[in-house]
Amino acid sequence: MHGELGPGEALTLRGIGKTYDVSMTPARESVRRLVAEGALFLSSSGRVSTPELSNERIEELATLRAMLEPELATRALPRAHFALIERLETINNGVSQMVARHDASGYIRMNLEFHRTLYLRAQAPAMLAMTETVWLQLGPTMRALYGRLNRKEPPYHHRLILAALKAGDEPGLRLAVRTDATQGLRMLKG
Amino acid sequence: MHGELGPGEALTLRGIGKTYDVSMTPARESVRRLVAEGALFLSSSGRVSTPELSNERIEELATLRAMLEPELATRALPRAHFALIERLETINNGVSQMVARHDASGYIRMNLEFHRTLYLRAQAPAMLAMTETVWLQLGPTMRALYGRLNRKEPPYHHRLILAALKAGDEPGLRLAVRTDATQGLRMLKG
DNA sequence: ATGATGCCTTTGTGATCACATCAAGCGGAC
DNA sequence: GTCCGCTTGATGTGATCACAAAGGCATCAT
Repeated sequence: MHGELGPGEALTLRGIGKTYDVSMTPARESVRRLVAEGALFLSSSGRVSTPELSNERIEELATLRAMLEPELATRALPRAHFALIERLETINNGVSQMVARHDASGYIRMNLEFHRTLYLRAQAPAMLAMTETVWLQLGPTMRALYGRLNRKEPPYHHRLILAALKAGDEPGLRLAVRTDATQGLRMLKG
Repeated sequence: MHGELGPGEALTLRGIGKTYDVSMTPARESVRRLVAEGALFLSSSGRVSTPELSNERIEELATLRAMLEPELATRALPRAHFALIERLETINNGVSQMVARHDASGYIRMNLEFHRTLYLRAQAPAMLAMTETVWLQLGPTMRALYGRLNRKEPPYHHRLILAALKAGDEPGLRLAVRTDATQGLRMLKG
């Protein structure tokens, strides 16, 4: 999810087991779970690797983010008090730090933590789980994206989200969230 | 998914293995996958059972269906030629038969096949997979629902969907799909 | 130099086992 | 009669093993 692995990287059960000092059995269970969630690709011969997403697949996942995340933000809006907004601003500073030190994986992690912190207020665990599944599928691809364009600007859309939260502006919030979720992926196409 | 198991039914790895004549290992992998997809509930002690969904959870899943399925239908609409509509009508007759013979599980199966056949035309595998994950989570609950109210009328909203498909009416299609997906679940609340 | 072919290492699969833990049922005490 | 505690059977977990298949590499022929 955090882009620690790039697209198309191969994994072996014995290798995973050795990394985490367990036997093949728990490694297999974890891998099968991640395959079920679409986070890993299982070849016909049983080999596992991180997925290499086609442009069509990326577009689909971007659409899913564009559908799910504004809904979560809307549900979180009436519960977003000052303490939460303050926490989001703190996380947002963390995002800026990661941008400054060119830490792609850290950037993704902080960026998703920003979104998750907001969405947790929506009190919608099934919807949040589904959203995180999408993030999981996009992890390796997002690494490739943010590694390619080494952005220097701090997150602009996050400020729009925070402003809309403070103003209680639901349409503005939905638009800001939707744009933030899809802007990066759009650059990956083509 | 098809409601062959009711909510809260317990399963054991050894029992599953015996049923399908395999050892515990494949049974465990399957169970873990279904748990990852939310189709089965894993207690803190490791026991597995079908989930008993709270009203809040049902509302969430209904909202997810209401967001995902109209989008899939919209994407399928331009590709929905006569042969597809004919096939949908055939499936719809099957739904009516299941209603007539009071076969709850068969009704759910045919109903979902109707939707899946349409959505396959959307050429959106990730979105369809996510939708089927929602169906999977709702399976046992839908059994309880359709078992409770023994409906006699054939599927009304399906006819609306077919009419909208024939007319190329996108707004009508979206509304019909959304209504069909959420109508049953709404009765379960309270 | 390039392509095919054969072997060998690596890898996933399913089964089985020992062990810790949990749940339910039985029995006894008040 | 009811409630508590213990015991026993059942269950999940993680490890290991035998096996089959797949992939990679070296060798050889053209």
